[in-house]
Amino acid sequence: MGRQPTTSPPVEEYKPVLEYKIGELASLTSCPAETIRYYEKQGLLPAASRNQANYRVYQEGHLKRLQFILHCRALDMTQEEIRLLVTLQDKPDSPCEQVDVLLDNHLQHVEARITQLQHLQEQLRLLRSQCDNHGPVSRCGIIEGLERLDVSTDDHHPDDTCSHVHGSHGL
Amino acid sequence: MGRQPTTSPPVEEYKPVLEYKIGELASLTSCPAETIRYYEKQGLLPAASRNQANYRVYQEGHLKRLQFILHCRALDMTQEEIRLLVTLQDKPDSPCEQVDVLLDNHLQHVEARITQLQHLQEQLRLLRSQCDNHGPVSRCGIIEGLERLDVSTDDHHPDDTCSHVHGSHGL
DNA sequence: TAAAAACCCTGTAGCAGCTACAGGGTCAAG
DNA sequence: CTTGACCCTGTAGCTGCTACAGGGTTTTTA
Repeated sequence: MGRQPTTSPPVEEYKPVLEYKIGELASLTSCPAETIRYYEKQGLLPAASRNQANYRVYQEGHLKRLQFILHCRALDMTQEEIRLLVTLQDKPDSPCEQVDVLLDNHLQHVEARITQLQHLQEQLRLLRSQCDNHGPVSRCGIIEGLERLDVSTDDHHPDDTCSHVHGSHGL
Repeated sequence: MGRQPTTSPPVEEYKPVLEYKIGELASLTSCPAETIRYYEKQGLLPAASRNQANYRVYQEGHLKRLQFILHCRALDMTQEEIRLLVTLQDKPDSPCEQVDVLLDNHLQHVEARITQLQHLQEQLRLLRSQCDNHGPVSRCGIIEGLERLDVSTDDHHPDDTCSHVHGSHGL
């Protein structure tokens, strides 16, 4: 990469500003370049400056911010939640109460989703036990069960205000 | 509804074919009419016949099929999975092995998602404990934690072939 | 009997959180 | 001086709906 001499580094690098092109940032973070651009467009990542070829140029601050975002995503936060967090991060003097509230809410979402999925799991296991795998579909207890099923969702389907946590699909 | 006389029903109703308009089906199933049309377009629900006003006309079979679909959705199955199930349902003589396999796979998806969410839950709780809610953001352990976080996703992020179960957001 | 409300139709756009092009420009190596 | 690896913008696609817009029909009400 670059034109760094393999021997005898400069006597004094008086400005070791690390800069990355988008592909470098991508491989440093394992986040696809397209997603990085997408985060910029969504306002999660501040817009990078450009070099004369109109390529995005990133510094350490962008790297840290991107890692922050990826950590939040790994914890399943929405872009909305992340947006609030990075805004707060940029206002170091504001009280951290909002951060705490956000985290508490998010934890509740996750807990609600776990409960709901456990309920599904139970129902699916019950349904699964209705078939012994040896007959035709016409005598399959699973199909029959799906026709008659009484899904008691109400106690486990959290209402809109309470959960934004995904179903069982997608990563 | 209709012009049914309140007294003295017809001596012999020799064809009590129950038919529904989309709105009736919708309220019978608590499934919005738009979603019913959508399922038809996706091929989950067979296309209804039409009356002279071009309104969809549904019979009992449609009602049952729709309930089947809704039960599957309540169990968090994808349209892809449901499509397979209804196809099999329409072939009563085929072996039910595919049904069983589908259900086993789906159960695995759900289990994998539960495990992953429990892992998230733990991390979120740990993170939450880093802040006592009394200082400015600059001393907030949560923000700090999100900057440094090492999310050990690998053991809990099921790979693409294994899970299609959603994150913690959305219903 | 006519006007108003309630229902139905098709088609399109939007939601989240990306991913995957198409159709270009830039740059370093052989 | 051409090849290939990068970069750019912009748009369309994914899932499972939901919400219109802009029409037509039917039912109810005055």
